[in-house]
Amino acid sequence: MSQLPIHQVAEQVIETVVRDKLLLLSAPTGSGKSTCVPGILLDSGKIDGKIIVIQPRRAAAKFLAHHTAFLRSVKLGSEVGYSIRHDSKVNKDSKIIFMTDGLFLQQLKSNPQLKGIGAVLFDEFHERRWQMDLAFSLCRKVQEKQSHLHIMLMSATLDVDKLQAALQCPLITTEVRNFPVDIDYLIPDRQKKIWEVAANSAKKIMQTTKGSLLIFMPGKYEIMKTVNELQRSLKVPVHALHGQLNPQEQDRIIENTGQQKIIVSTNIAETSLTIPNITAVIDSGLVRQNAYDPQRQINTLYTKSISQSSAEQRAGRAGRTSAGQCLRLWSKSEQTRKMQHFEPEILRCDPSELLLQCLALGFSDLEELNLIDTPKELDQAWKVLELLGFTNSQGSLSTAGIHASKMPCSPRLAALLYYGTQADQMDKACTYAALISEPSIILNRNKKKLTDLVPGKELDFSSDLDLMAEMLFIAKSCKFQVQECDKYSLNANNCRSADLARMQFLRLCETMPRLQNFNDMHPHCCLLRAFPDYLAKRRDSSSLQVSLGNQLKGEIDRFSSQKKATLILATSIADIATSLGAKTKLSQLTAISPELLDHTFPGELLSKDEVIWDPSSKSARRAQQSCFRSLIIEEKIVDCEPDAQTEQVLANKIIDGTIKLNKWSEKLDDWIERVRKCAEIYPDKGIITYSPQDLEIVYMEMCSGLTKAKEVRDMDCLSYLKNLLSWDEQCFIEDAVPENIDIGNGKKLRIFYQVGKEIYVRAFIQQLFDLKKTPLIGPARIPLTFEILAPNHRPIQVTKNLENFWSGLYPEIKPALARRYHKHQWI
DNA sequence: AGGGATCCG
Repeated sequence: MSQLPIHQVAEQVIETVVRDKLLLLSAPTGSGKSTCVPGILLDSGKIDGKIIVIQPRRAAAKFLAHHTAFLRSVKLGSEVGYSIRHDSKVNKDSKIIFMTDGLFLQQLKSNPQLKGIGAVLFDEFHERRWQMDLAFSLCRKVQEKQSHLHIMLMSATLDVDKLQAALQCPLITTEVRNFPVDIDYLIPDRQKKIWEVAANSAKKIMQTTKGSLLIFMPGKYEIMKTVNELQRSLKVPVHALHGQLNPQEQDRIIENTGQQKIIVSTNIAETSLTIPNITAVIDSGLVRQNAYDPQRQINTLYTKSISQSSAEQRAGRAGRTSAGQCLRLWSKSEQTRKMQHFEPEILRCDPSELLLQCLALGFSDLEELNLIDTPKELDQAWKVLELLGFTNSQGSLSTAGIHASKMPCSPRLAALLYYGTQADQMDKACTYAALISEPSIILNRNKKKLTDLVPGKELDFSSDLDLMAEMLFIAKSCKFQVQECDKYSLNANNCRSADLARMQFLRLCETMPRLQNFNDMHPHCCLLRAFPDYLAKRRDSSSLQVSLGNQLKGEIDRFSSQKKATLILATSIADIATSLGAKTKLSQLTAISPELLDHTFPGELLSKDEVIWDPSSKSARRAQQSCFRSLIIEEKIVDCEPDAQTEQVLANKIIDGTIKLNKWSEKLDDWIERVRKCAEIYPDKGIITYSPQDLEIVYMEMCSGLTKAKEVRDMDCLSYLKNLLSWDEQCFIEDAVPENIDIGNGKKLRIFYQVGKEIYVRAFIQQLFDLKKTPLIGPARIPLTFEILAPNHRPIQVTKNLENFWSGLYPEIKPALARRYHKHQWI
């Protein structure tokens, strides 16, 4: 391949980027954009200063630097270099520097005008990581003042339309694709699991395809299932590939042995890793992705459908070395419904780190930065910074915030480092921060409890982190040798990176000024200061259930060493979406005593004493609570004397239906309707209407002197209802809206009252023979409405005028009625 | 029963 596709547009790229200073370059994988464009720019001689190529991943930055140096026949670290965390190969004359986005952001803070830099190339910009978006916006700010800076946004799957619209800049596209890939769709049988479908298809594909097969699955679990299915029925070597494997293990799996194989992988093979000799891809169409819940400040891991551009990338993996095929486990119609691109990462993640960095850069209003996408709901991010003591009343960074913002980690871990340093707990704080920020140092956690891993069980650890710190020490003392680490179930690589982070944190903390004098008695205090809202209380001793503040619930890690503690601080909380709904999981646990909590946050451990409804005894009882902010730490429920509070609690339970009143009858409802009707007819009398507020007063009076539901249940409700009215009012009501009407010969009829309707009675015609005139009700002399029924209960007439009825309609219909109901008496 | 892959003087 002498002429890469990118070389065909080289002239155009140089011309455009020199003229417009900003260029979108959309070029497919394998076009050579990452390795060739920097050199093309350098060789043009039109860029004044270093060319920085920003990468989202360290491994990619390092690899591309190597490859670029090789292509240009220079020694790595001279003209071409790289700079990533813990590792760099550059000198002052380096012209092309590959760098990770995080590191570039850090350097921007000390070189805000980008002196000496002529071009910044953002690779894999489509991922829309917040670090890249922020760095890009800052570069644009630099361009406003200085004209020498050139910016390029590069990717295979740029959301071109949106970016071009937002940025108003030129776009260059190289359309070539390496080799054609045939795409088929298969709608999975609903009865079958996705791994069964994938494995069945794999068997067929392996009979025809020449090279290796790559299967995309969302996670480790599905990968394991797929591998099992395949190994049962195929002789071809099958490998699982995911990010938790060591780089060495990953390399061994990827390595081209010249032999056919099947690799079942997570999304890691979509962009991060390139596997040679893939001629077929099976795509489950699924990916696991985090979504941040700003209200609870918790990440949730979802299994989602991939985007169209993601599907295209995955399929493209089959066409790198020859023509290939791709089987998509979804329908063609679903393909058209899929979203074109994923939502930008900057909108999916916890924005508190972005906010902290913006504040450190002097932007308190994110609007000023003109970010392509600005995260919504920043209120919670402000609250996190406030919680950590990083902001002051003017909405800018406090001293603590300024120092914390320089730490290469999340705001919470920066708080851990800052407060740890201030409290003379630097060493422990750095170790904790390293263990929390880096991937788990423990290997194969599937079956073993954390306590069983560390030798010397007599040691009493009150924190998983202390236990892990001890294991990290063991790993270090055996120089991170894989075989030795294996014996302790330790991941040597992760131990090494945790140790590197630890040492970096130590170096940074040593230069941090001591400004505050905390007298923290224990290293766990600084954990509390960094994660005060991650404190949880066990709900019982037998289950893993815990309560967090703000009424949240969760479940602690069953492999934790801290399963006996009642008060627990978690330094990792995440929601896991399951088929049964989301579960909040707490891990990396530390036991916290109330004394330690009180010592760390003096005066915040408050006693509360209030009357509550106790469902188990069905009574109002007194809850004596000890609370830390919104978390109940201790709760004792005791019997109590009746008072105004018990009345209120019981009344509320009557209102919500928990306590049923046995003597609440139809008669009571009738009484209430009569009183309401009376209030309607005589509004100037000021009679109550038994509004919800009136009823609440009735209930409270009923509950006076009581605490138990069973005492309340059999209360004589009617007398309490009546007692809300004065004696005079009661007499007036009896007269104004009588319960019954006398219809002669000592017989009575019930009167029905309804607010907004006529007052009426319902009667058989025979009952009314003695009633010649319409009775008038109460002082207002309201005529009664009669619903007159035939013997068969069917209404004959509804009237307010009985006289008219007897003289008018009755004589007309009487003969017919008398014939039909001849056994009845007729007058 | 079930935890992706990343980054930071």
